[in-house]
Amino acid sequence: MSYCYGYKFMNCPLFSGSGKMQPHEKVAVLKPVASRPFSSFWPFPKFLHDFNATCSPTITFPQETELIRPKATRLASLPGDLPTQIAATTDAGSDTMSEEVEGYAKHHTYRDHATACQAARRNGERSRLSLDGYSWRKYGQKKVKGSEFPRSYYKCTHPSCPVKRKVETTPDGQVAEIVYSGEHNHLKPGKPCPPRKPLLSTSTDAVMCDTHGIDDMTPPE
DNA sequence: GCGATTTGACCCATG
DNA sequence: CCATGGGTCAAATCG
Repeated sequence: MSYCYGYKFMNCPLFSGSGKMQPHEKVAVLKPVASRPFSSFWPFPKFLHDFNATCSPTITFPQETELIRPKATRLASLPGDLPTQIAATTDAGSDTMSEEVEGYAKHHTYRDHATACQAARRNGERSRLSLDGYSWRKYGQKKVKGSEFPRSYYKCTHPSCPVKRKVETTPDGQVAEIVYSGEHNHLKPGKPCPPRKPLLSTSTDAVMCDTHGIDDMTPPE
């Protein structure tokens, strides 16, 4: 499975609709391309290794989505809880996040994930952090024309932080597309990033770190 | 009681 | 001006 990372701006096709973003806003796009192995429950362990290596803030688990369900019957075990478990692990300073994730991929089901997450919550671990290290609150979901998947809208929960992200997910919980907009005006709530690789590196890692536009992308005051 | 999520309604940009 | 569609709001609901 391959992903592409980078900036997209106001004139990109993704915003051919009624984009309310400011033209200067940078948009980071994380999108699976070409083949998408839907049959794989957890398709990108390497992705997570990359994350561990680069502390990329742009990664979100494919399970970071909500199930379509009746309004009155909330499910206790949701894939949407999964990233919080992983994030909690990261936030706790674990250096073995990837191993844990791969372990889950090999041996656990959605319900197992959610159960573990709930246990993590009970243990008082941070619950709203995504793999990108920031905390997000969902504020909307729409079925977008031209897209076969519903799009979810998230805001960074940090006070006064303008960053939003849109996540399109497949029915089986895979991420079809993630679009970040704006720049965080605060540091990640999780552990600090290790020293970044040079921006001009040919690897995607550098782009990934740069993509999200955190501290080192914020113009000096 | 609090905070997060859901989801229909609303706003607004675009053609 | 109107229709359409994307983005956001906010009440209801849940954990």
